[in-house]
Amino acid sequence: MNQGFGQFCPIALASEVLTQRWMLLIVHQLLDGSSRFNDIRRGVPKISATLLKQRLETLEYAEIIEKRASGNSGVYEYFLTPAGTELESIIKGIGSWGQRWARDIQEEDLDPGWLVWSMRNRLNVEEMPKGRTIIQFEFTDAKPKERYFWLLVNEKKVDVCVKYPGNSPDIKVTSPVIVMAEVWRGIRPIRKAIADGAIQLEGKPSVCRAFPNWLLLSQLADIKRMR
Amino acid sequence: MNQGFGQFCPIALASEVLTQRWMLLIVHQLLDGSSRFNDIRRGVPKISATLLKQRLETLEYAEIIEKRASGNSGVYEYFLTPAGTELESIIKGIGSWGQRWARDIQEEDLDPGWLVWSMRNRLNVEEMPKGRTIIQFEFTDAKPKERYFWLLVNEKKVDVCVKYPGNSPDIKVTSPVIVMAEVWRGIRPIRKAIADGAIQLEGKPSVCRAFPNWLLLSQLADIKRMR
DNA sequence: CGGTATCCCCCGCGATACTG
DNA sequence: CAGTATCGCGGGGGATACCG
Repeated sequence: MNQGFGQFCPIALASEVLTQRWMLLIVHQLLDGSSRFNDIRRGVPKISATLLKQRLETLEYAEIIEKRASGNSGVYEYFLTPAGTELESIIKGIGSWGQRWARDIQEEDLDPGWLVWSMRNRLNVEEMPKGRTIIQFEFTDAKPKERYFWLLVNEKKVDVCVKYPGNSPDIKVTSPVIVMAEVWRGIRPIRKAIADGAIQLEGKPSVCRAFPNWLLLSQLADIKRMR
Repeated sequence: MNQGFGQFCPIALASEVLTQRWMLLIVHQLLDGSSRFNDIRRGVPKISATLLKQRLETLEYAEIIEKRASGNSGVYEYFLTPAGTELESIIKGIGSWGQRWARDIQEEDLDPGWLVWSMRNRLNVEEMPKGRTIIQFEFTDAKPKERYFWLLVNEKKVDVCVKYPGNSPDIKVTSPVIVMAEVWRGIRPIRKAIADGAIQLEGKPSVCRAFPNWLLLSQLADIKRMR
């Protein structure tokens, strides 16, 4: 059932693969630089491992990605083929369209883990202090297990922690998820949210002043929302 | 289940609507100028009426299309909103990608009715004789009910007939479906197919000579296939 | 022409547990 | 880390018949 639209229109043939559930999000992760199974998964946290594997196989069969052994320890990586790379403009187009016209964010979309993982790739490490910096996020309205996250920046490399990393943060950022989500999407200016008290910062004044410059926000944040 | 990917990434939000089964094909028909229910359906023949109505409602709710009464006799038309119009570049992109990289055509994709309906919109009426012209297609390997089609061109307007229109055709075009499909997609040059005998023409020599210029082929026919 | 109304099957997908 | 294995359900959607 899922396969085939009974016509040979190129849009239909492409849709067979591309419009399968989760497919665009997976390709997006690959375009964004993820290549390992669990990295892809962290960018698409609500997919099950089983289904992700299935989708990757479908993409491989469609020659959109290639699986390669990385080292010899059973570690694999997935890379886009030329056909896959050519999906970039389409995915970007859909992202832009979504930013402009898609429905508003609802409660059930607010996954704080995904938010923090997205920030990981868009941290302005050049502007950050040399040596190690720890940013703590506290989402006041999240479930206990999704309440705290830490971004560890070290030598321009960024890691996400879901457990207290053992060293006290340089800055603590506290807000409801929706506020950081809207900031991330470019709908809400971060400095205003801080001034409002919607986002609370705790740390050395110099660090708190610098913090808004550390977040580069979503790549789509500059695109004007139309609805 | 079908709704929601549990994240507020604009790609995910857009996907909720756009990657539903049939959705891109429906929007494509609207972009192509269809506005009435049964016209859309002829461009997406394998969808059921029930499902098409559901999809149109979803598109309306997402503010991608608008339904308007046409006249007052229970005739309705569907039009793209600005949000819908902005999908054009995405759909075109997917079409181009499909032409370049999607899988090859299989038996089950070969719907002759869809092929003829597609030709209707891409007939070079400027190059055709004044007055009425009737083109008959015979697909030698099609089921009895899908064996014959006629394109009636009159004063630069084109109609599709599935029954003998009562007047003898100016030209009869006979071939297997796959041959016309490949010609339509730009994979196979029409003049070569005629010279080979894969397509057989019957009619006045002057009409047979002119015929290859009448078909404009798919809009994507010029895009180079890569696999 | 432009839909409704049902009926029902099947399989996509989520959930959970387990493994080399 | 990168998957497998299994199970069960929900509902998407195909088929068919009917309607104003």
